[in-house]
Order: sequence, then C-alpha cells, then structure tokens
Amino acid sequence: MEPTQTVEDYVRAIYQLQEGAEDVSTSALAEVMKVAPATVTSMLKKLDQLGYAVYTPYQGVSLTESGRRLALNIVRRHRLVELYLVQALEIPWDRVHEEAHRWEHVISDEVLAKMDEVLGHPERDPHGAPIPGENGSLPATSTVRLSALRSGQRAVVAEVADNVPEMLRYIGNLGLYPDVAIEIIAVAPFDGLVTVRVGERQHIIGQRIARSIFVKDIISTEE
Amino acid sequence: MEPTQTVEDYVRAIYQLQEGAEDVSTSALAEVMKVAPATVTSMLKKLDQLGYAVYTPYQGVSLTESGRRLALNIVRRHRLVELYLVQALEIPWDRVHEEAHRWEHVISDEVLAKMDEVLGHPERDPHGAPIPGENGSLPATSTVRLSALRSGQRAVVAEVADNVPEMLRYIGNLGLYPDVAIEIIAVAPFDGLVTVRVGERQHIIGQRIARSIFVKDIISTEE
DNA sequence: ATTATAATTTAGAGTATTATAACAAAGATG
DNA sequence: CATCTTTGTTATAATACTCTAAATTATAAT
Ligand SMILES: [Mn+2]
Ligand SMILES: [Mn+2]
Ligand SMILES: [Mn+2]
Ligand SMILES: [Mn+2]
Repeated sequence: MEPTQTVEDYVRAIYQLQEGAEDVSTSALAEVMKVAPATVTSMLKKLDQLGYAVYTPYQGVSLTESGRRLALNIVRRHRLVELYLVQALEIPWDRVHEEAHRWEHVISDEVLAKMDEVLGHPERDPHGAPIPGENGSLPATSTVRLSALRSGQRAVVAEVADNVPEMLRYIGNLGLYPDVAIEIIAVAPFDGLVTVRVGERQHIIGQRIARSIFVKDIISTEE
Repeated sequence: MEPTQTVEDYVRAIYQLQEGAEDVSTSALAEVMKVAPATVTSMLKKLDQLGYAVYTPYQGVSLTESGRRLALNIVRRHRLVELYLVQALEIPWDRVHEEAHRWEHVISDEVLAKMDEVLGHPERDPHGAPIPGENGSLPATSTVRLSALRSGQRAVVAEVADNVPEMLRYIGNLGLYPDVAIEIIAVAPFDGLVTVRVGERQHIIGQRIARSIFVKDIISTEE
C-alpha cells in the first residue's frame, strides 16, 4: 500500500514536469530521474497500475487526482524540510536540496507537523517556492523572470531555481535572496547582460542567471 | 561501496546482540530483524563478503573491525537523532526510536555535525544510552539493574531500555528519567515488587519494569 | 551409539528496480 | 508519400532483499 521511495520520486518528477497540462514524455522523465528510458517505460506501467497516473504508450503520462495528491505531499515535505534545514540548522541554501530529497521519504507526519509549527506555518521554502498546504492547496504566485525586466524597472526577488547548487551559491553571493528589492540599471544588447542594483551594490549578470531568478512587484520608475 | 540501509541495520543488530564477546546466532538476528532465518543466512554470507563480519556456518557471526566501526557510526547517528527529536522538536521520548531508525540512514555528516553542535556535543541519548564519538569512542558506563537494589538503597537512574515504546511511556509517567534520584522503600518477597520513591511520589513496580531500568551512584543509607 | 529435537542452511521463487540490445512507432524531410 | 531520424517499447538480464519448504547439521536425551 505504502508507495515506495522510487514511486514517490517518479510521481513528484511527473508533477513538476507537467507544469501546465501537457503530457510528460518518457525521455524527459528519464533525464530528470537519471535512468534509462526503458526503465521509465516499465515504471510508467506500474504507476498506471497503482492508479497514480494515466499512461498511454507512445503518448506520455499524466497524473491522476491520487497521483497529484501524492506529488503535492512530497513537495510539501521537501520544501518544509529545506526551510527547516536552513532556518533551524543553518545549512547553506545551496546544500539543502539533496538532503531534503532523502528526508522527504522518511519523516513521519508527526515530526513534519512539529517542523511546520516551529517554522510558524511558512508559505515559502528558502528558494521562494510555495509550500503546499496539508490539503494540497498552493499559495498563488505571479512572477516574471528577471530576464524579462527592462532598464529602470524595480522589483522584488520572488523565487530562485534550486536545482543547480553552484548557481544557487553564486546567486546567494550576489545577495539575490527572496524578498530582496532590486533595480535594473541597464540591459546590454546582443548578449542581454543585465546590470542590477541590490542594495548599495551593482552586479552584472548573464542570461542564464537572469532566467533562473523570478521577480514580483514590478514598478517602472524613471523614463 | 556505500553500504545499503539493510546492511547497516544488520551490522548494527549484530553489534547490539554481541554484547560481550559471544558470536551472534542466526535465530537471534532473525528475531530482531523480523525476517525469516533463511534470509539471515544469505545476508550473513554477504556481510562476510563485504568484510563487515566473520561468518562460520552453524557457528554464528561476529563483526570485524570494519563492521564495528560501521555499527558504532550508525548507533551514533541513531542516538544523536533521538536526542535531537526530543530536545529540538519536543517529540515524546517513546516515539523517537522508529523515527531515528529511518533517519539514521539518510542524514549527511554535515547535518549530523550541526545537530551535534546544537545539542552541545552530548554524551547520552534521551534514554541514557551513551552516544559513540566520531572516532568510535564510547563513554564508559557502570550501571546496575534497578531490580538488583535492596531496600533502603538510594541511586540515580542512568538508562532505560528503549525498545518497547509502551513501556517507555509507562516509565516516563512514573518520572523515572535518566538523572532522577530514587530510593528503594521496599522489595516484596516472591514476586519481587519494588516500592520506589521518586521525588515526593512512591510507586510500586514489577520485575519486568525493574529489570528495564539501570541505575548508578548507589548509596546504602539506613539499616 | 542411536534417536529425537531444534537450529540452520540450501533450493527454488517472487518483488522491486535497474540496465542493454533489438524492434516499433511517430515525426520530419525532400 | 517513401525514407530517415528520433523517440519509445519489448525482451532479457542483473542486483538486492525477501519468502516457504525441504534437506542438513548440531545438540540433547535416551
Ligand atoms: Mn529542493
Ligand atoms: Mn527549494
Ligand atoms: Mn532507539
Ligand atoms: Mn535510545
């Protein structure tokens, strides 16, 4: 009855690839799960069997309601644990992802509830990602990539992609944490280098970084 | 290279059954691991292969130095986690064992070190059991079962067996935590019921309980 | 020394997860 | 539309862990 760790990871991966509505492809899953495509195929049959997903050969998969519930539960665990590690144990934000990926499968509901309480029922993880509620509700978010901003605009960092630790560390060094206010000083042509002001400091960042940072509360001041 | 969770659990089980020096039997292991004896036999061959144990068919197993190191490391993780759960997350002491048994396999050294630091490099887990050091050292202990005390003796609770949650809860309700001072008021004949004073309160406990509590600092006062 | 009992091991299988190699379907191209 | 390329699926197999039932060995009791 209890889903295995592996099943939990597949379901979460499907959920996170699903984004809008399109079906998820075998190869996309194979890539994020770091397994061979053939392995994914047999797992998809099992997920269909278990009722977590609907799988149509050669077409792709999508989660069922039951699968969505499971995925949201894992995501909740993952993000609460990440925040707990940063907040309570002072682990740097670029080193909590791997740890949370293991913890998310072994923490009891009782302990998770305690963490949630200690943290004051937070809405966002250390990278700004929304933490699903126990009922599966997701705090609404309306963000834009920093790369989409124009010169002169001000905004507040909302979320930072957390899958590449080195990038996280780099972004952290620039002071670009969630809730930090920024201002776009300039956007250079051709390579799109962005000059951004963070507090008193200015940094020039490339497109790769600019696309990994999401902002909110955009206000166009000058010009 | 990395030992699997199962291997870690077997090695720890052997370590804890080994006690003095005698070899551990297949059936004893099967019992604590809750698997069939045949399962143990095949696992013992593997542990021997991996260099964690020396296995002689029909004779039993004992750990190698490498196995002992691994076992002590798992025990350290287990006990640090138990204490962390009790201290930092206020989980009752009778519900941390199961949780720790899962966490002990997934916590990184970095996070474990942080827990150790937050707890102030403790020497004992919530049940009074010694926490092995990083080097494998064990704080020395010299305790006696409460059941061995005679009427009139005073002592201090040192350790409580932590494998039966219901018993732990019961013992906790009596106030018999590590470091609590007690006095033996009377020991009844035949069934060996012990009347023990804990602070202002007196309790009568049976042999099963009395044998599960270990005490130290014994002083014989009256008589 | 022989026999009964208990403990242990071997044989044969099953589940879960993964991989490689060979084949099949879908999509793109001219 | 016929072929080439990419993507996905089927065999088939390997590793890790577990089980039941049958055979074997050790131990205790005549
Ligand atoms: Mn993460
Ligand atoms: Mn995150
Ligand atoms: Mn324990
Ligand atoms: Mn303990």
